[in-house]
Amino acid sequence: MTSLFGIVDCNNFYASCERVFDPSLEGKPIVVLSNNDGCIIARSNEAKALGLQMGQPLFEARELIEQNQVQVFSSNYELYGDMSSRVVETLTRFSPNVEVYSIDESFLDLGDFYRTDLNAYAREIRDTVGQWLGLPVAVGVAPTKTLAKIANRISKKPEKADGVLVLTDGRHIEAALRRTEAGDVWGIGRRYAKKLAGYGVHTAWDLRNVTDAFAKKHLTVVGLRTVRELRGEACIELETVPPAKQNICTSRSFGTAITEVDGIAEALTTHVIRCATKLRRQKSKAGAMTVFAMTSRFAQEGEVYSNCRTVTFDTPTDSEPELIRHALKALREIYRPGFRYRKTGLLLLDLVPADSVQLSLLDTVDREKHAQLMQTLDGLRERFGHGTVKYATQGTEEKWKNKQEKLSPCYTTRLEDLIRAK
DNA sequence: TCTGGGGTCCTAGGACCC
DNA sequence: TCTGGGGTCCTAGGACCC
Repeated sequence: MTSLFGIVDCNNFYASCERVFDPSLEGKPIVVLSNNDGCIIARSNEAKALGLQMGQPLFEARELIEQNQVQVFSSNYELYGDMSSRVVETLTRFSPNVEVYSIDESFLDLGDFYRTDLNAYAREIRDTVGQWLGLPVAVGVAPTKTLAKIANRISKKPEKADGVLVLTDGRHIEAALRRTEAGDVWGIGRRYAKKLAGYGVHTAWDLRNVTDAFAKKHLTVVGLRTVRELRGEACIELETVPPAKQNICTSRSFGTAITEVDGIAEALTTHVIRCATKLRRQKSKAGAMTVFAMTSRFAQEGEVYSNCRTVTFDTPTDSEPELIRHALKALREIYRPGFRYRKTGLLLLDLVPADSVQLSLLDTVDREKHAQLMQTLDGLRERFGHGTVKYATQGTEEKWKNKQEKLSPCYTTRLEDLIRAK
């Protein structure tokens, strides 16, 4: 049986989301900034054409932005997340099996659709999302996920630009691989691209034609899978149920530098709560935690400091009071006065299913009581919002908070932000 | 002065055991 | 000059993705 995959990818997703609710932005250059309004992380086509780069620091791009009246937005994940789930909802009408790959990309299993007019079907997907949500998408279809990604990529090229490409014919696949650089193949990053170039492997077609032994030696078994996928052999399956995460991490840069341990503790406490909430949502408990704090990577020599501490728990836990206590203790151990801290955060590790936790006889924590408290807090936050209930160590000033000076309204998730029609 | 955040998988090498 | 051999577990580091 031959496999067939579709990938649907929202073009310039964050920028396009901003545009949906403000049509006056149509045709104008837009950029969306990273968490701390630090870097450019999304650009409309017009912004790309101006030469604004992905990951470029805002201060570097300021002149170009002002000269061209580029519209600038802080990232609004509440809005993008909600728009993303609406896209996925729409896609489930086109295939019974959808894998949500990232906030703006989904794979579709089209295994049973070989007999239909695939081009027409792909166009219908594109047009439906466009009509229902106002978001431009590109659709690639091919026998493997890696080839589908290539089809998707080419479908967005200016000379094609209609956002649909089906690659099922061998000659079309060869032509597509010949015009794709090896470094643009899904799974081949900058390091591997450079390494491959040293061996004369420049295009996806070259890569398709290396021996298995070469692929395994230089790119590990992961790269070998990529090579096989380029040959049309499906090695990467559709994952319709996301596997439980093995680590959960929450960290943020501060809006301004912090020197005192208490200020860092306020931020860390808030991160612990976010992280523990994610943990409980996937019904896991953590057996260990790593806490870290650091100055800017770009600080002058002698002013750079970064440290972490890992704590192992006797009994895996998802309780906030317990996690906060451990986190703050670890923070005080790694804190060194005299540095300008820019970032703190934590990782929860050794995750196990919540219902499989072995209780220890020597346990001093009343786990039943903690579980009830967490359930109550989760319920309150769900109904009234994240900041409803706070711990004392979170403080009230939130001096560490991100800059988010250009935040757009949460059009789809907050009643008070609902768009108004005149 | 200003520089994102959150993940995965694989491999090599050391520690330890019999 | 020779200096056992093989297995397991853990960790750090390197690669990748969005």
